[in-house]
Amino acid sequence: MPTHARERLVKAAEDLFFAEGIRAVGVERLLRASGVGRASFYRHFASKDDLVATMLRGYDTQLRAWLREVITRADGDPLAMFDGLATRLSATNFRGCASINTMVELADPDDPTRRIAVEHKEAMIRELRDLLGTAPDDDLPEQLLLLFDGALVSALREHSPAPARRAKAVAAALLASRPA
Amino acid sequence: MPTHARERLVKAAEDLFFAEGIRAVGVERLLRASGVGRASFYRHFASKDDLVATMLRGYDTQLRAWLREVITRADGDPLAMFDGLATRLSATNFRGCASINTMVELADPDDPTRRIAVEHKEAMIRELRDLLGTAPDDDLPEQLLLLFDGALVSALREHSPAPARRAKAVAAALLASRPA
DNA sequence: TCAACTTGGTACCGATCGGTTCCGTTTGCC
DNA sequence: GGCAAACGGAACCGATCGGTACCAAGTTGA
Repeated sequence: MPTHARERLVKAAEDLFFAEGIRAVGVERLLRASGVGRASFYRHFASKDDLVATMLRGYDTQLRAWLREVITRADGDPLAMFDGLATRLSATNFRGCASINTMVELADPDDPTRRIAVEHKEAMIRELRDLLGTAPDDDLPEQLLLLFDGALVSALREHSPAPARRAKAVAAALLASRPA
Repeated sequence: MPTHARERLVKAAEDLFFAEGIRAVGVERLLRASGVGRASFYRHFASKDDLVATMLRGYDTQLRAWLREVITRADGDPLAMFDGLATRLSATNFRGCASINTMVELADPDDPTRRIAVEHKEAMIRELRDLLGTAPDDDLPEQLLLLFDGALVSALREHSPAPARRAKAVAAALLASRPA
């Protein structure tokens, strides 16, 4: 596979959009970073927005698989997600959450790209509910994701894994307060 | 007030930047929304970024006063901040947190405007520590702000005050788990 | 070897970006 | 009433935005 312009574009999109934001990165930057010609870009993607959507779908797939893996490996202990989060926050290129960033950057609620970001979070909640076997009327998955998102946003400011530790401590108190 | 171009610009900035994002709103939009002439804009502000910074400083002042007021009125009960948050989330024009949104949109850690957004959150933590009389080595203020930010981000997706209720329940479990 | 296809490079498009300059009018103050 | 300051409107600047068209070089399988 010598060329594969499409994959290189997606990779550059993941790096640049995540690092600097969607609106901050122009098509020109993507082309230079990926080494792809301008024409090839529009042969593979209908628009810049199409590339953003593709990147977000990949983010959704990867993060949901990560969540499943980290909780399953801990025999269903939801606290494990915060240990795994600490690792993610320690990445040198950490820049928050692609889904949250997109919801902030694309304000229009009807924007189909924003909708992908919203649906990712909803899917994460469903994933948690499934993994933990939570009752349908139990808010635990929403509360855990609230802690998860809170830690992500805090880390965006602190640039350290400390928020994951804090969120875990809060989650532990929450779980301990619930009837066995 | 027939003139007062500066105040009208700040007001328009609060509305538009908050509703659609900093990068999404051009100077032209600000001029039309405020009725201010282009030249007057640059008589009062050195740049668009200067207006953003001014708007953020106002947001910081307002939100810190709000936090003080809502907790003081509840005789120092930190849970009151989540009741107040529910009201804020119910605003029809709610679009998250100006500070978080700025940190997402302006990625460069050395950007002075981004720094204002970061310092706002740090000031909120100090405010909480002061209001609650928390010990310096106690993470409670950071944990409460993590819940606060988590609720703000969740509401950005749900467009309902429910996240504030959820964050309050988690905060109650956290406070109950602490030694009296 | 030769055709079918994909590639990167470049010139170009209209639109919009943030910012500067000039001009004529309106405003508040004495 | 007069004067200086503050004002709104518009023309204009270079740069960049997302997107299109065309071209030459390189890759592929038969």
